[in-house]
Amino acid sequence: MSISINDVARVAGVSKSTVSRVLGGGPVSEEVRGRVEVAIRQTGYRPNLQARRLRSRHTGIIGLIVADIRNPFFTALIRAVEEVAYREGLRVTLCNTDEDPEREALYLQLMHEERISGLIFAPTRTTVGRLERLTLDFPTVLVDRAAASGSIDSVVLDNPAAMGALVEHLVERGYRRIGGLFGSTSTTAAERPDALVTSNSLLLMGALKAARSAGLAIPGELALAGFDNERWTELVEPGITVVEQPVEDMGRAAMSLLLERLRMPELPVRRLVMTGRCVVRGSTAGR
Amino acid sequence: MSISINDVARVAGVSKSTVSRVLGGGPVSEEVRGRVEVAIRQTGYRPNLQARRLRSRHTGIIGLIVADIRNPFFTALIRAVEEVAYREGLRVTLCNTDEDPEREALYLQLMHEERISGLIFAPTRTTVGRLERLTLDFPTVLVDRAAASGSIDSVVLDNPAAMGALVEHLVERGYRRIGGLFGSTSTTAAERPDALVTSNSLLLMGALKAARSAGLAIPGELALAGFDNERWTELVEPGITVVEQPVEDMGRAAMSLLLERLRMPELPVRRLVMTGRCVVRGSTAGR
DNA sequence: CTGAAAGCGCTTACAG
DNA sequence: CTGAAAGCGCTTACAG
Repeated sequence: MSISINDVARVAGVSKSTVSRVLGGGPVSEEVRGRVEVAIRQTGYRPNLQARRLRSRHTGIIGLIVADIRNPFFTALIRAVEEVAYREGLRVTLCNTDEDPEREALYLQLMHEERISGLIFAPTRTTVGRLERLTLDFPTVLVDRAAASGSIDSVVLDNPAAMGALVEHLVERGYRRIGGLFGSTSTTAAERPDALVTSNSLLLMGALKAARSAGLAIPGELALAGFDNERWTELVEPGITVVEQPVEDMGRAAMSLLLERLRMPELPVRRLVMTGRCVVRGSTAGR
Repeated sequence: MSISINDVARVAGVSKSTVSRVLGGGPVSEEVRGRVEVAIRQTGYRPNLQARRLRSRHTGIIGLIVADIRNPFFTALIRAVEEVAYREGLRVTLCNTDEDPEREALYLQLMHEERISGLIFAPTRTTVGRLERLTLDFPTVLVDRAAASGSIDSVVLDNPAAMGALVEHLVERGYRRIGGLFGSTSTTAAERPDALVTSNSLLLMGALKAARSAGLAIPGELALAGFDNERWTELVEPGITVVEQPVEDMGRAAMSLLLERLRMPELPVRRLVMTGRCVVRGSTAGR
């Protein structure tokens, strides 16, 4: 059916061990190497990765589990991770949990069944509190969401600092009742705030839309601020004040931590904390 | 090292063939099935997918190659494909070519090395013209981009119709010099158009930004219209006229075509053409 | 219904 | 530098 290493061996007149060696860059005489390479081209041989992974006992697959693929933050993260993996000759298998802990649990199972070499993991909000109780069967780097006292490598934004800066800015501009929108756990429902802070750009957009249809003047009746400097935040009127996260850096850093961990399993646990950048726009100009 | 089917067999006091049968839902007596299931739980056994795939000669992996992961259209597509795959017990391996034909070629190679069961493929602009010359070693469904006279299953939007509707609408509103922005091949550079149509939401956003910094009044001096009803298009001032594509439907349809093809390889080539919906907003209100 | 044997396509010691 | 042998963890005919 499919062309195997045996076919190449036969055509080249060598053993399959030798073919395997030229494929893997082992010690082979120039003359033999040439013959094998010709045979590979002639036969159109492509290695079967399943077989290679089974035998060599490492898959070179990086698992990437994100909590919401519609969130541009995660899209950018995926892109950065994929970029690095591509350069390193690693494959990445992507899973989107959509904030569903059950799907997440299933995907973690699957990652084990795939025998992935390592995992980059943005857990659901539910899971982030019970990370310590999780048994991960492979080197893992948490990203974006990670409890403070962790035993797992992580790269996160200094969220308290960023939130603090945002709130401080709002107070300075005269806002006093500041509400928060953080996914499922919003703290603001009945509180009639005069300023709203959201934890991602999807919520920010939702808040803007709601404020508009409620006929609230921004920033006069309601200030708006949030996370992620998406391009639309500067195209709407007024522009929205946001914290910009170095997402791509975070993705690359996560891959670096993971690759180091793979090479040196005994490394101490590392936690990379990045800082956001406040971009002040009209949406928080004052009452 | 890792727990294998042999360990389970030993604990349950049966052969590994029998363990394999309970795993695969083969004919096994209730009593034996029970013993094996207990053994699986005791040992914490998880099958090794690489081995299973190698032996069974089908991987159950769906390749998904997209041209630009930053484009929300593709994000939505990924999400829909992943959703269906998840339900069907299939894995999806995602590749982002970033419109680079070289990366694309490499990824197609890799897909073959992975021995994927099928591919959902949104080719780069460069490749879309030479699709016929490509040798795909697996059932493939083209999506979003596909030449008209294809020998490969595809699901596309009726682009000519959508573009036509957009242009007709613009003409009706009094615009006469209509330019197009279609990725690398824009046709409008030196033409000083009074209306601009773009082929995706990323270009649309770029055009809006450029128009603003050039100080052009929309829709008075320049009309703007494009593809994909992203939420920001109704939040900017004026709202942007767009064609809404049924992206998620397209993703699900692509998976359906692929699954059918896997089950019935001899099916004739099918081409699914979807229609867009024009959403008229202020950006094309007239001169 | 159950087990022993063969084999998927590779890599990796082990000899020479 | 090269080859023969063993084996990664499974599934799948083949007997019984």
